Amino acid sequence: MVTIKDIAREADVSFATVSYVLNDKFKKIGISEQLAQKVKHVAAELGYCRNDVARAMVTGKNDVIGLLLPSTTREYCAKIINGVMQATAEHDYYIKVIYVGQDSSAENIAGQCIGQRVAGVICYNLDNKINLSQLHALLTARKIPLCVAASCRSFGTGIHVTPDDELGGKLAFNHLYELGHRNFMIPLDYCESSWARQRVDGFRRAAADAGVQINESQVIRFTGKGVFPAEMLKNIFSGNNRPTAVFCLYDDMALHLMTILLSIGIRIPEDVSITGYGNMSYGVRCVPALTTVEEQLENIGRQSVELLLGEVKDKSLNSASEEILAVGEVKLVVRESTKALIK
Amino acid sequence: MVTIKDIAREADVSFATVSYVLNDKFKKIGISEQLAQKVKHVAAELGYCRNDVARAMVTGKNDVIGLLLPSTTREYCAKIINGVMQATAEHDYYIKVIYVGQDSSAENIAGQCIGQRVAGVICYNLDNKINLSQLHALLTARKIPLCVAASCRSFGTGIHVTPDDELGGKLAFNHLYELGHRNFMIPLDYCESSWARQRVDGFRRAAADAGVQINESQVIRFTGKGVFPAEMLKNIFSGNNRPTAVFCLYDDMALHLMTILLSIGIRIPEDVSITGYGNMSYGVRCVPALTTVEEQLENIGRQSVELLLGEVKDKSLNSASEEILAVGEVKLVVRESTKALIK
DNA sequence: AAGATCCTCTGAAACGTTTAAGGACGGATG
DNA sequence: CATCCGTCCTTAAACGTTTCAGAGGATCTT
Repeated sequence: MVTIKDIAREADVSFATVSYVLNDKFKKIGISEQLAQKVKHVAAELGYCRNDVARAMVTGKNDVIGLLLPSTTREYCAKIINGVMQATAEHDYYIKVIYVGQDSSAENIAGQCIGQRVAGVICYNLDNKINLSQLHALLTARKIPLCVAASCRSFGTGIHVTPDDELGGKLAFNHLYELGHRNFMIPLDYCESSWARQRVDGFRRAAADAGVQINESQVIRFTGKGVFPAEMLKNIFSGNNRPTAVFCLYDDMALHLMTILLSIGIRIPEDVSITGYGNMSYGVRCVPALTTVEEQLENIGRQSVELLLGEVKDKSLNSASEEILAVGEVKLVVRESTKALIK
Repeated sequence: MVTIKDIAREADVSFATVSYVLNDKFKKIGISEQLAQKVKHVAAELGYCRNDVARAMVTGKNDVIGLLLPSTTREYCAKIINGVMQATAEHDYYIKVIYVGQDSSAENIAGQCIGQRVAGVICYNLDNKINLSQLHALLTARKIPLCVAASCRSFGTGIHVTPDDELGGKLAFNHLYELGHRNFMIPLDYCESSWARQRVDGFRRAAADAGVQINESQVIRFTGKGVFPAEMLKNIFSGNNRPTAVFCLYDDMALHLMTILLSIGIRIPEDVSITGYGNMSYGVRCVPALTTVEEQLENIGRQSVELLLGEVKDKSLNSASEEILAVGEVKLVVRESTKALIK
């Protein structure tokens, strides 16, 4: 592997000169344009490629951020990664992926981050895997900032970028309300996580603001592992006071419901409007295409990187003691599964 | 940051001793158990964490593989990443993600890989982004092996791990055939890529083997950007010689078709069986749950890592001149969208 | 003409490790 | 008593870079 010393020998200069030239600091140092050109030419001829590892060691700065990931194969993970990846690339940083498996502990993971000398750490979807506040403490002790991406939970310090689940619920309600809907159904399946609650809260709050009553009979709880009983749905939608719009807490649920309703002869959106949440890619492919709330996870990934690198460059490490909170934007994607109510 | 020199001072030994102890090579060198314990104790007390960057520089080996990714937010990308991530972690390697954007060239990407001193490179979904055979040449010139994951194309050298699309097509056919289906429909939408062709080929070959004729009228070509005209489908499925089973080339297409058919009153699987391809996660949530072909992209990711690290450790770099080809296993996932034909 | 100043480049230390080679000591051997 | 051989640890070079401090020569100043 060709080094700057090889270039120095070939160009008959000191290797310090080569370093200055190759880092475009030669004007500052006072190296002549002529010599710089010569060095550059030799470097190109020899096919030189800077050793970033050596550079990282001597400068003590590694332009790498650690991305902590659990095992996941879902689309939203790809979205986060994509956002993080693009933003880091724009800053000429790299991502080093650190896998958080079943037997990973906060100490273990922190050790890996420190050992790899990452400039900062972003973690995603780790709420139940490791103790994040302990991780945060271990990392900040070494001046490594941590950003928790796309989690609703917080632990008082560090950088958090959370999706605005409540606003998402509001957007969904407002959309349906403007279409004339007043009679809603909110199916809740087995997973009552905090994001689900926030989405429902947003929906209900917007309803209250609009003067619409959402009573408990409209919040349908299913216990059967996310599988809706077709019979029950038949009853609900054949009744007199049947809902005209359904707010699903995630797209998979909307898809599930939609296919059941279609198969029992209920038309969408003519008989009932359905909204999803998450804007999964299949939403454009199902018929009718799904109206949904877009979390913009890619943006959350981007924001995480921006905030993190802000802390990296700032060096005062505010996030060690205080909390830096950013809320990701959310937007409604209107497609064909919702329709104005015709009385 | 505490270094081995700090430990050496504290423990009153040379820093070479510390290095030997911390790398568990002290028996070989002849350092007493007693001293080793002392050193380890001091190291733990000081909270020492090895500087992997420095180590990589001096040893000249960086336990990192470069993962080249384009911008993508799809589920299959998450699957690949997950497989690669877990396998690399098992080998105590790390992934460094290198983003391949619109304006990336093979030279540029190769330069980044070389600069970062990655031990090997895996790329995914880059067929149309950069010149892979050029990239392969540039990397192997520096003794860095390249593995192309989950691409059907090949360029004669290097490591390739491809999904067995033809077998997938066969599995789908055999499943439908065993259920008694003889009258098929194969919708082809706008994307006629090589994997699509291979899946169809596999299906047709299996049909031929079974003595079933698939004539051109059964291969329906849609030109409208993947949107099926409901009227056309109505005609097809109301006809006398209507298909009893549909082989969709990917799950999104199956979902699309399924929702259209449901909405025009065709029952699945009673009236028609549908198979997808890819085993996207929503397949379990739509009703009926989708019978599909699982590509096992995670395994392809794993295999890519295994083969790549084989080359890394081998050092003879066979893949520079010859081709190492692995075919990912494929399996059928039978759910509710397919059903035995009742005459 | 001597010193100051500028311009252009170089010497060398430093980063934190790994590891080959060697040194000191004590005991066994001839 | 000199030699040899283990045992246990240390010395020092090396990896490829960055960057501070300074050197040599030319030009300017007074």
